[in-house]
Amino acid sequence: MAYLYSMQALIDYLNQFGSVSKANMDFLVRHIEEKTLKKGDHLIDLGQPVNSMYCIEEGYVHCFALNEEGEKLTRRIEGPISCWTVLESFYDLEPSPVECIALSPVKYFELSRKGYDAIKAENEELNGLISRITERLLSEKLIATMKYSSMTAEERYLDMVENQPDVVKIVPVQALASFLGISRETLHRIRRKLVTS
Amino acid sequence: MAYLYSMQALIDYLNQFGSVSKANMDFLVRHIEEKTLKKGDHLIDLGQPVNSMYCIEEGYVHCFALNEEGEKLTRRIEGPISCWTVLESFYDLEPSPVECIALSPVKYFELSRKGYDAIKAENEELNGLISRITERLLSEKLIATMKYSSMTAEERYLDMVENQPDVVKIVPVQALASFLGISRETLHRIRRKLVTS
DNA sequence: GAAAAACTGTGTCAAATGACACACTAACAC
DNA sequence: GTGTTAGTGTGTCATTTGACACAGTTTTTC
Repeated sequence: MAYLYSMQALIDYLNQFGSVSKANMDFLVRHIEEKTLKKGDHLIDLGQPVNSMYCIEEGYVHCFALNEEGEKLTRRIEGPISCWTVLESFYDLEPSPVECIALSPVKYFELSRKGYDAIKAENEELNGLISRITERLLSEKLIATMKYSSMTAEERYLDMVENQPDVVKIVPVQALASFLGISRETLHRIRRKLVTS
Repeated sequence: MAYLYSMQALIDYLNQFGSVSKANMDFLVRHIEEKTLKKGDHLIDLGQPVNSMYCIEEGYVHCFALNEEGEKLTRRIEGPISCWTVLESFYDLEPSPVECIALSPVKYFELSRKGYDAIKAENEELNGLISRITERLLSEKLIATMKYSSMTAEERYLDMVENQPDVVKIVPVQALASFLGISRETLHRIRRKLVTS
């Protein structure tokens, strides 16, 4: 069984977390769907339960909540290549507190909860792989989030320019400012200062 | 085999995450040590690798990094009853970026990395229990951290008054302010405003 | 391609914050 | 106890930030 080129990229990504037999990888991959979004398409709707995990292959999605005034509060910006979901909805079966919309054309992989459960139940090797992936992704995300929360907005912006330059280029200034926890005017001041210095 | 009363509390806590056989729980408990700290004692030293997980039974510990000026930047305040460790050090075997000191007399449980590995390797039921605990604690902490990072300092303070009143009472104002990401003067202004309103 | 909508750049101003200063109190060591 | 150190309450002031306003630009829609 040969894979599409793109599926092979996903397999390489998953193998980082510990290799598994070809048969097990085939079993896993059979539960994953490859899908696309056009710019502006909704990946996750507000208030709907999130029953899948995602892995973006190309493009970016913008996840945000809405405050009382209807302004978008950016919660996350996801791009290639990492696995993620809306934790509080996926784990606790609650309605999603956020809406996720494609900022550009997007290619992504989707693993439904049913597939996720089937893989974990299939055998020990797959269950171990899924556990390792979950633990690693959760701990990395937690470390990154805690690190970010102890930085100023300017430091966080510089970190993004350094480590995620594509995100800074593609994401609207308003969404980026909201992600950094500051107003768009303040982000503008930071950028102006950096340009002139 | 009967347990000390305090050990029984830990077992009850662990059983929340899915029950296991008596034999397995005995095996697990044999790897856990109960220890104490006096006020001011160091639980974790700056720059040392963290090779244990902890579960505070009584009292509070203050975990902080130091900035260039030598000021304490509070990273976490841990009290009863939850399991935790310094993730970035425990998982990646790196020197601890934080120092942890008892704010009061403390009783706690300690599970060394050796014990942790032995429990995971012992059998399927114990491995599954540890995985479930790890995933749940990581995801809850991540959800809480992300929720906190989208709140103002005042909202975070009110949340603590509501949900962790003991922490607010016991922890020095400076440490609390640092934990909330504001100066002690600003925390004082918030408190003054709340008292008079 | 014209109109509408969304987004961006920038100035002004009021509010919030941090830095500093200093008096006061509590905790600790001897 | 007494002196020393760490921590707290509070006022002043300069800086930073967010809110608002509005003109210019880009993107979308029909």
